[in-house]
Amino acid sequence: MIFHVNPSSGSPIYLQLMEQVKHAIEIGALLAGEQLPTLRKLAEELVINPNTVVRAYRELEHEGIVELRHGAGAFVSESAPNRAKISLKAQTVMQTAVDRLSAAGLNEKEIRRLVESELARLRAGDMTGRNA
Amino acid sequence: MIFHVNPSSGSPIYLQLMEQVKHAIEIGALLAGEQLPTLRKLAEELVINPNTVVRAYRELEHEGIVELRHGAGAFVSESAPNRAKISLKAQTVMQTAVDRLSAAGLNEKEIRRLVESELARLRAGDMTGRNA
DNA sequence: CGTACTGTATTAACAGACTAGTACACTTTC
DNA sequence: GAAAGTGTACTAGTCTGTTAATACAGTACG
Repeated sequence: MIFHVNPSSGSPIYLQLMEQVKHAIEIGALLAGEQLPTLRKLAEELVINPNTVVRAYRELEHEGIVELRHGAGAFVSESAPNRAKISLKAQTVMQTAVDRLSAAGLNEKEIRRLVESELARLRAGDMTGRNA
Repeated sequence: MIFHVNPSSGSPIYLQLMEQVKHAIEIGALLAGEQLPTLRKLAEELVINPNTVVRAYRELEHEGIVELRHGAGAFVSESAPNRAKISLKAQTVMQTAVDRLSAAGLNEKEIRRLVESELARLRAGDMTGRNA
């Protein structure tokens, strides 16, 4: 199981790592129940801080993809393949939207803004329309 | 022309203001060529810093929605209604995606991450698939 | 012209996200 | 039960985005 991240890629390292793990599960390189690399080992291999690996693992745990056992290690959750598949589908949904918007001439900033607007709308009551 | 913003809404004030202006143009409350409120006047009315209004106006100018004339004022661009309509359509695209993802159980963080992943993919070469 | 109004530019204060450093607590193995 | 290995918790530094404070430059109008 070889991971690789790019600290100067613009996107956060912990996020890149999360994607890598999900991808590995999707293609079957990581199986349910299997143990993941330990924090320090992976951190050393990627030449990053162990806390960055922790961040990735912890968020993956929150998504139900991995399971952290204190003192024992990090393991691929039993439901991981299913969740990873859902995650992949979600990715497709967003990819379609972003592609359409990008094709319409919107830049990164504008796309990010649209997302924030929609999230804010959800956070509020969500009245779908634009007439308060 | 009455605008209103909420400084503790979570989303940036200048962004809220941009939406308001676009909305006003979409519904015809602001017509092409019409003069917008001056920086200081609007800032005073909304009880925010003039620079925040500047930020909104300047970005709207970058999107071709408004036109800033040094010493004269801010005006609704001739192409504004058309651009505002495109902007509205883009909003619908993103709204659909976000709604679907939200319905699938994803929270704000996860949705934001998906966007960043997709933007990063665009920024790179965009190979659509997941197999580099 | 000159006054009062416009937008412009530069700098700083503040908050949040990301990463790093260091010490702690639990499991496994012998 | 002790040592080595695991994840956990807390703190601090750095960077970026947002807002604010203040001084500058152009335009309109008498």
